[in-house]
Amino acid sequence: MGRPPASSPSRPLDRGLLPSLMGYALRRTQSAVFADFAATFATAGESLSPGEFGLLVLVDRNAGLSQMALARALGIDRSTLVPILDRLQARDLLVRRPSPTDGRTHALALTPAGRKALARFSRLVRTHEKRIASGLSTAETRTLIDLLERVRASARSL
Amino acid sequence: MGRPPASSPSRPLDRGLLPSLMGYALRRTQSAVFADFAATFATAGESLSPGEFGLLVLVDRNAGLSQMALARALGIDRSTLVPILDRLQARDLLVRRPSPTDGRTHALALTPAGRKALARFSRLVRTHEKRIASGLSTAETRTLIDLLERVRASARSL
DNA sequence: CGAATTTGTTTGCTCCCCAAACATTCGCCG
DNA sequence: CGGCGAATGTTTGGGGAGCAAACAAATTCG
Repeated sequence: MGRPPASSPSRPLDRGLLPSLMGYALRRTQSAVFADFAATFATAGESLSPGEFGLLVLVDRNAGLSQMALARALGIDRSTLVPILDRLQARDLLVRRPSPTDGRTHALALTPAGRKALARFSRLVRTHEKRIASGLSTAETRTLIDLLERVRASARSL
Repeated sequence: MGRPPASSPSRPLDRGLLPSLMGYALRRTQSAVFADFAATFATAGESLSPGEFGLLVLVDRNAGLSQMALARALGIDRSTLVPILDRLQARDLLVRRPSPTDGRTHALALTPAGRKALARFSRLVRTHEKRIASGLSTAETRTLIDLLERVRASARSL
């Protein structure tokens, strides 16, 4: 019964029920897509994470956003956001301005350099997206995004 | 032009091109699914990460595996694996036995307690998978996994 | 046998995430 | 209008995931 215990070099492993699990496929694909994202930027001499890109887009499209509002939109704690903004601000992509209306909050905004960089980043993201979707038709790509959103809606946050 | 600067509490943000990006949907869904996984286990009084579950399945199905082979299968560095195995071993789920044939490697195996725990964990994972797939037909679930695998194949690892 | 390679480990570094505590500021209510 | 509770940003402390480089022990190959 069964096979002799693994010994030959790099025989494909038995993954059991793993391949039938949606969560498993999700995790592996996410990891590969993340690596492709990083490689795309590294090749172009740029450095940015997917999360940072999303953050920059949000700030660009919602000028004057507060850190709390941004943290909520990103689904992370406000304390997690602090060092991320520190880094982006140190790279002169973004500024924390005092809000004119509320002394507690900061009004986040891209710097001119940040807007220029975001334009470059967006081109790289398009290249990256095109490659990871290269095995899919446009209809399949839409289907995939739609299915992912529906799965997200079914997952309980607590 | 445009809209007045964001001020009302929690007006839905402008996400720009983000919703059309596959990488964005992937990241958000992954995060929600991860949270659901953790919540499912926490509710049952168990504690395990998706990565740890995958690791346990792999060790269960491939007795005598070495750490290098396992790291390769998981797509992580061998040094990353060390503290993970330490933790699982401290919980008495898994053991590092000396390999009878190669003094450099460890033969990984589940403990009896590990096998019992994995059976419990597998039931919880099934519950979790059922919930996150509850908005999809079985055909759609298969389609989703298939599309994810094809995307993974298109992402370059470098 | 001796040199090169493999394996597991340690150390050091970066990043992401949360919880709790804190000072500042706002907003409400008496 | 004055005080008190709530919100905001920050700091600190903790944990986990990940990589690279260096190292000792063991194997393999010349």
